[in-house]
Formats: sequence, C-alpha cells, structure tokens
Amino acid sequence: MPVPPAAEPAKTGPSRREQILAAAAELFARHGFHGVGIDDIGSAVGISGPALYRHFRSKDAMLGEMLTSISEELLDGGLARISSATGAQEALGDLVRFHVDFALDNPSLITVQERNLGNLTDPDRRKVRALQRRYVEAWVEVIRDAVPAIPEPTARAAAHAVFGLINSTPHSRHLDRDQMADLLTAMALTALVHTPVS
Amino acid sequence: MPVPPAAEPAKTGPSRREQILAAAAELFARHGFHGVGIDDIGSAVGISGPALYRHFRSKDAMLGEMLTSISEELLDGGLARISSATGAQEALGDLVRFHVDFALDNPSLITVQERNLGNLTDPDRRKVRALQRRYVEAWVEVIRDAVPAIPEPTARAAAHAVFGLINSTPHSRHLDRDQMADLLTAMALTALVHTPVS
DNA sequence: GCGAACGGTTAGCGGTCGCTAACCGCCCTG
DNA sequence: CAGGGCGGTTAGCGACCGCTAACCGTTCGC
Repeated sequence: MPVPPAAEPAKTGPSRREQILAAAAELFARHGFHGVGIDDIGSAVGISGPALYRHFRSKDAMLGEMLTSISEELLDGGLARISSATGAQEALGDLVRFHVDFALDNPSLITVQERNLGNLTDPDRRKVRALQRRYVEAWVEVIRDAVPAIPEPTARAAAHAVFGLINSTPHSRHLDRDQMADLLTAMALTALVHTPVS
Repeated sequence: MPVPPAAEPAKTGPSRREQILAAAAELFARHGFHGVGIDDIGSAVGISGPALYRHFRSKDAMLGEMLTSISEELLDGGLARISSATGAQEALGDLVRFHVDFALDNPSLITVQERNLGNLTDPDRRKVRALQRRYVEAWVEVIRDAVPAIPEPTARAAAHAVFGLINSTPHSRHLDRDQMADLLTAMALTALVHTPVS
C-alpha cells in the first residue's frame, strides 16, 4: 500500500540534513560507525535507506561532516572565549566551562568524536586532526600562562587528561545537568591549577 | 602451493588464545568491533581466518572473554588494594595508582572496554556490567570515606570523571610512562580530594 | 606404530551492507 | 499549465563478512 507520506505541517524546524546528522550521531555513538546501517539511519528520521543519498554523497561523508563541524565549533568557541577573557586564569576558567557545556549539551557528538576518528577517510581525518590540534594548542598556551612553571609536554598531557575527564560525561548521568556542569568544571580546574609538580 | 607452516621453534610464550585476544584487542581498539574482520584478526597472529574457531566459539565470544577478564582483573585488583590499605586516604591513593598503572600497561584493553560494551551479547553485557558496577561501588565507598561530606551521587559522578581522566591515557603519549603515571595519579587525587563543595 | 586429538588449511554458503538505478509525486517557476 | 528539480520510493547488484564443511599434517599416549 503505497501511502504518500502527506508532507508534515510546515513547522520548518531543523533542516533535513541536520536531522539526519543528529540521528546518525546518536546511532554511531551507541553502536559504532560500522555497527550502524544506512537503513538504520534512514528509519531513525522516518525515511528509508537510500533516500539519504539525496542529502549526502556517502555514509563516510556523514561522519566526515559530523566530525568536521564539531571540531570547528569547538575551535571557534574556544578561541572566542580566550580572546574575550581578561587574564590567563579567567581564560582557563572560561575554556573549561565552555568545553563542559558543549559536552553536556552534545553527548553523542562528543562520543562520536572520541571513538570514531579512526573511521574517517584519510582526507577527512587530516582535516579533523588539524582542527583538533589547533584546539589543543590553544588549551596548552592558556594552561602554560595560567600555571607558572609547567613544562609544555606536561601541559599537553594535562589538557588531554582534562578532555577525558570532561568527556566522560555521556557515560554517567547521576546528577542533574547543572550540578554535573559545576562538578566537572570544579574538578577540571582543580586538577589543572592545584596539582603539585605539574 | 600448500606449504606446511613448519611449526615455530617451541618458545612457548603466551598461549595462542592470549595471543589472539591481545591482537584482537588492538584491532578492536583501533577500528571498532564491527570494523574488524575475522581474517584481520587471524592474519595479525599469523594464521588465517577460520582457524580462530579452533580457539573461540565466535567473534562475539572473543569480545566477551576480553571484557569479562579485564573487568574481573580490575575488580579483584581494586578490592585487594582497598583491603591492604590502612586508612581511607591510603586506600584512595592505592586505588588511583592501581587504575593508572593498569590503563598505562593495557591501553587497548581499556579502550575496548570503554567503547565496545555495547557490542557484547546480552548475557555477556550483563555479566560485565555487574562486575563494573561492583568496581565503581568500591570506588564510591572509598571516596566517601576519604572525602568528608561528599554526597553519594556526587561521589559516583566524580568516580566516573576520574575514570575518564585516567583512561584518556591511550590517546596522548607525550610523556614517558612513569612521568605520565605520576601526572595522572596526582591530577586524579587532586581533583578528588581538593575540589571544593564536592 | 596406530589412531585420535589438535590446530591448521581452502572452498563456499547465506546474509548483510553500501550504493545505484529506475521510477514517481509534489511544488514551484515562467 | 508545462516542465524541471527535489525528495522520496523499491529492486537489486556486487562485495564482504561470519561461520561451517571438508580435508590434512603433526604430535603424542597406549
């Protein structure tokens, strides 16, 4: 019975592409890139299978666009926080809070970025890695400004550790959103600023 | 040309099963469970494809055994550290150091446990989750003993955050092993013990 | 010294997956 | 009101994947 889907009432919320990316992110986060089929993504947005190819060139392109845009958003947001801050301490606080908010509000995107970088095509991976490197670099500079005598490799390792701490978010959910944000921000800043030796 | 493989010279290192599990863990960590084929695992240990079924009932069984044994090892090691410690502070320090050492010495196992829990069969996942829950419970008790007025849900969330911090290890590698261990241990303990409010 | 068990091999089956082809109805524009 | 583009549909192709079948050489206990 070929019932035409009777085009839903205007509403014009997020575009089809964005809908698809959100659904795919959710699925990739839960089952892994190769554990999700084209048909799974399609039916998650109410269309079926190959219709996705009206919006994306391939499944790889979906992952690529997903990870590229999240990396750009993190980098842009991070740089904005840094340049609007007045001192190194404030910059570090803003950076942490920004990352915490992003992770809490986009848990599946964060999960996908953490787990599925290796499933990108080579050109996409290069692009995403470049963006990530710039983001880490920004963190490292701020940390070195805020923490007196910390060596550069230590600052880099500490930055990665703090990313791990903050990004652990999607796997817990024992506190409500704002308590969680406060806890993660406090723990991250404490670990960065008050850890001896460093 | 059916050349018989000429059985390598005794040597009797790790058993075949262990070899296979180690190779599979490495591959699962890098490409994801569904991104790795039976033939990939086989050729990583020098045999080819279906020979794996002389050692494991299925690909799922490999993942199941991998995650079960790592969860048991963590739980057993954690409980041992707790019961051999004299006070709450010491127990927490030992627990952190134990987890840090484990993560640094078994990066791909840690990665697989973090990322591929969802690819387990239902019975395996139940078993692994039960073991993990007991491990987290042990941490929560120690944290509540060591940190005066911390509420239980906060302690739980903080434990997960610290796991994230420590398990971020495989993705960095800017310091040598021992410096990394010291840094992660110090950051984790600082975050747990010196974060205000908590 | 024989036979079973062990741990390999290759061939191939059935199912799934990414993607293309071919088609179609709706809506907008000239 | 013709026609093109947009965003859907189903059918199906070719490749790959997990796993089994059938076979075989080596080793070891009796």
